[in-house]
Amino acid sequence: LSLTGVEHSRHPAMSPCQTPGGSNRLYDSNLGPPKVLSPESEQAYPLEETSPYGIKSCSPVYSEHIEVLTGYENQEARNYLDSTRPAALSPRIEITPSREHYSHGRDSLQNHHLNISPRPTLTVPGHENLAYREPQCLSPASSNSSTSWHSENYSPWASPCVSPSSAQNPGDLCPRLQNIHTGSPRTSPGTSPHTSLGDDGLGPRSPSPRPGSRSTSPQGKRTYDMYRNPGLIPGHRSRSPSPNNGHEDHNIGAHYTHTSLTDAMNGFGTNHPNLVPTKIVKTSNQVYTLYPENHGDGNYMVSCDQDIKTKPAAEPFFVIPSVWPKPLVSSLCSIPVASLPPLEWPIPRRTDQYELHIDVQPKPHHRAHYETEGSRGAVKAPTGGHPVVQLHGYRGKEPLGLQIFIGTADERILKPHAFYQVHRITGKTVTTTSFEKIINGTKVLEIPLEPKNNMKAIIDCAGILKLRNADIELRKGETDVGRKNTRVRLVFRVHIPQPGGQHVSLQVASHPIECSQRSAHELPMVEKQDMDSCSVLGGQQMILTGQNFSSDSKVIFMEKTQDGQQIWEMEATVDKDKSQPSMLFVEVPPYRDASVCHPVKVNFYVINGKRKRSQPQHFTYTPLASPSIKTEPIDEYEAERMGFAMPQILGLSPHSYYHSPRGILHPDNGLVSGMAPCQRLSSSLPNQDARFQQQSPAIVYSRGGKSLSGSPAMWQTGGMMPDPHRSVLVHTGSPAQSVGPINAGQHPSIIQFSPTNHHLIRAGEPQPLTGPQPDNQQIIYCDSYSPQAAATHSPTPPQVAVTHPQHYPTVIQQQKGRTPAGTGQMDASADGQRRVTVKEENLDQAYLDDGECKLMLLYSV
DNA sequence: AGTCGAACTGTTCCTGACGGG
DNA sequence: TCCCCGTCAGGAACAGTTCGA
Repeated sequence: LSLTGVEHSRHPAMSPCQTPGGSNRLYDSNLGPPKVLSPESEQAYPLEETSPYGIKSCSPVYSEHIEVLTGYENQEARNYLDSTRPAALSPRIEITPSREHYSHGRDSLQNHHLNISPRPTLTVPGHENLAYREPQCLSPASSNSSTSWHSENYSPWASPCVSPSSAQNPGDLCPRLQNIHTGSPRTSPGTSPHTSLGDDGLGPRSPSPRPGSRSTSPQGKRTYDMYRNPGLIPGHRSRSPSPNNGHEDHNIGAHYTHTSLTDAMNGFGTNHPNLVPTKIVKTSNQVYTLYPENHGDGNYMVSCDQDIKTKPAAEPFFVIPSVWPKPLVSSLCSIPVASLPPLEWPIPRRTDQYELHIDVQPKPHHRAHYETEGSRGAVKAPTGGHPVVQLHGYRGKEPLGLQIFIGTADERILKPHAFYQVHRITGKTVTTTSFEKIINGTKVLEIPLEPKNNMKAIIDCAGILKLRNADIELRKGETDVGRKNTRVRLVFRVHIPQPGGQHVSLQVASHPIECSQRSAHELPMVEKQDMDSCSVLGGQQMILTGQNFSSDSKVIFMEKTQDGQQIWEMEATVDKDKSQPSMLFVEVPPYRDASVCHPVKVNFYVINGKRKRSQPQHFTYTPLASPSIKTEPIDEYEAERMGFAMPQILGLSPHSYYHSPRGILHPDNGLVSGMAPCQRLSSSLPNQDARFQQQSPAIVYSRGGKSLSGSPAMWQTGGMMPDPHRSVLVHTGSPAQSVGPINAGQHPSIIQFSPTNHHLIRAGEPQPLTGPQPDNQQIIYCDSYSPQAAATHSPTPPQVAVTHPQHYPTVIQQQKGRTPAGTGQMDASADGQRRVTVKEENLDQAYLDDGECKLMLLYSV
C-alpha cells in the first residue's frame, strides 16, 4: 500500500471531485515514484515495476492518490498512511481481508475491502446538496470503474464540464479537471496511453509497464477452443445481464475494463446504477471531457480541446468553477441520440430519395495503432488520398453530420467492433473538422456534410485504434475474441431530418480493412472475384484480384456442414504462368456431387504456406438442371458490390444461412423455430431480381425515442419497455411487399428482438392476407399485421420519408410446407390460414433481406 | 495423451522521415 | 538555417499462444 502525491498542499483550491484513479498514478514530485512494501519481505517495489501482488488504484480521496496493494494487511503501510495524511483532511484508510481466502496474485483485490473513515462530507461550490457518501465497500467490481460519489438529486459526474481555458465555448467547460500524470516514457503527452480515459476517451487502460507488460490472457491461459467457444472459458459470462454479484470483475487485477467504465459512465452499470462518473482527463495539452449528452441518455460527448495551454505536463491542476455551466451538447447531429437507431441496427444505404455512397473506398490494409503507440494516421485510400463519402439526393440547406465508427467485418452482423475504435486524427494535414462522441461505448466521429461541398466528405480524420484483447475480452458479456479478429470496416451513417421531426437514417460500410501489422504483408487477401458461381462441373476460369499472392499460392475449395464439419475439400488448379502478386487465375474444380438439385454454397480461400490463408470467399455451385428454386441470398459483400446493402440482424449473416451450426437452412428445409405466435400467410414473392431494382427502405425514426412504443399490446414483457439500444426493429417497406404509404391507422407489425439472446419479444395475432400464393414460398406476417396494409399493396414504391416506425409491417418469408419441428408447430386457423407457433427461446437467428425487405427467420429443424 | 519445438500472434518499443514553429 | 517537437510509419523485439510432429 502506498500513499502518494499529497497534492493539496500545493493546490489549495483542489476539489475533492476527482475522477476515479483508474490506472493512473499521481506522483508527488518530491517523493518520487511510489513504492510498495511487501509484508513478507518488506521489500519495496517501485510501482512502475509492479509488485508481485495485485495493484489497484482507487479513487483519490481528497487530494491523495492511493495505490492499494491488496492481499495483505500491512500495518506498516497503515502507519505510513497515518503518519503522512493530514489529519484534518484525510480519512483513515483500511484494507481488510474479506472472509474468503485470497489468492496471491493479481486477483487478490477481490477479497479486500477498502474502508474510509471518518466519513467525509464534501461539497462543491454552488452545489452544497452534492453529497459524498462513504463507499460501503470498494470492491473491485465497484472501484474499477466508478467512484463512491453519490448525490440525492444531483450527479456531479453527470454534470457538464468546463475547462478553464475554453470557457468561451460553453461546450468545453469543465468544473473538475484532473491532471493525470502518467509518466509514460515515450508517448507524447497528448496521446498518453495511460490516462484514465485512454486516448480513445473510453476508459482506463491497464498499466503495462515493461517488464511484464506482455499481456496475458485475462482468464489465465486459454486454449484455442476457448477462444472459439467462449463458453468454455471459466467464469465467462454470456451476454445476458449479469447480476450484481460483486464478483464480476474480480479477476481483473490491475486491469480496468472498458465496459465497466463505460457502463459506469453511462449509468448502465448494474453495480451502481446511480453512478455516472464523468471522466475528465487533462494531459499536457489536451483536455478530454466526457459529459453526458442529452441528459444522461447513455451517450457521452468527448470534447477534445487541444488549445489549452496549461502548466507543464507533470503539474497537476484542479479547477473549481464558480458556477456550473449549462448542459451542453455540441454535435453536428442535432437529433437526440436516444431517437437514433443503435449502432448495431441494420440500416440501408439508400432510399428512394437518398443514397449514402462511398465514392472512394479505404485501402484494404491499415495498421491500427495501440494506445501505447503514437497515431498511425488516418485511413487512406489506395490511391494515396482518403476515402470519400457522399450523400446523394439531399436538397436541404442545412449541413448534416456524418457519423463514422469502426464496424466488424466478419461474417456476422455488422456492428461496432469490440476491439477497434475510430481514432480522431487532428493536425495540419487534416482538413476535415471532426467531433467525437461516445455512443454506448463506441466512439463515433462526426464530420460535417455540407451542401456547399455537394454533401461530400473526405475522410482524412479517421484513424483506427486497437484496444487490447485482454481488456476487451474481460468486458462483461463480451463474447467476441480478439485473436485473429483484425478486420474491420468503416461504417458511415447519416440521419436526415424530415418534416415533422422524423428523420431518415442511412448507413454504408466500407470494404473490409485488415488492421494487423503482419497480415498486411503476409496474408493473402482476395479483394475481388470475377465470378461467384458456376455449374457443379466446374472447369471455368475464375480471376481473383487481391494482394499477397505468390507463385506458391493455392486455392482451396471446401464445404462445411451446418455444424462446421468440413466435408469436402478440393484444390483448384492455379495457372501459375498467368498469375501475378495481385491476381490469380483459377480453374474452378468440379463439385463433389454433380447430381445435386439445388445450388450449393461453398467457400474457397487462398493459402500461402501453412497458415497464411485468406479469409474464406464464397462460391456457389449451381445444379446442372436447376429447378425453379429461389436462389440463395448472396452475402453482403457481394451485395455491396452489386450496389445494394443487406442489413443483417440478430447476429446472423447471410453466410450463417449456410454455415450456422444450429440454424439449418436449406432450400428444402422449413424455417423453424423460436417465434411467438405468428401467422404464416401466403403471398407472392417478388422476383429475385427485384432486389436489384428496388430501393431499400429507410428506417425512419421519430424523435423522442418513442419509435418502439407501438400499441399497448406490443409487449409481452410485463409492461417493460425494451431498451431501444438493446433491441432490433425489423420492418419492411419494399415495393415488393407493396407496403405503400403507411398510415398511422394501419396496424404496425413490429418484431422486437433482444440481440443478446435473440428473443422474439412479441408477436401478435395472425392477420389474414390476400394475394397470390406461389407454391414454394410463403410469407409470414407477424403480429398485428394489417390486412388493409396488405390489401393496399401497391406496385409503387413506398413513401418512406414520413413513416412512423411502428407502422412497418413485418414480413417473414418461409418455405412452404415445412412444419417446424420440435419446438414449433404449424396449424390451421379458422379462416384457413395456417399459423406457426414456435417457442421464442428457440429463435436462433434471423436474417433480414434488405433488398426485398423480408425477414427470414431461420429455424432450426 | 503428453511433450516439445516451431510458427504464429499480440503488444510494445525503437527508429527515422517529415514538416511546422 | 538549425533545432525542437509532434506526427506518422516501418520494422522488429519480446513473450504468450497455437499447431503439428
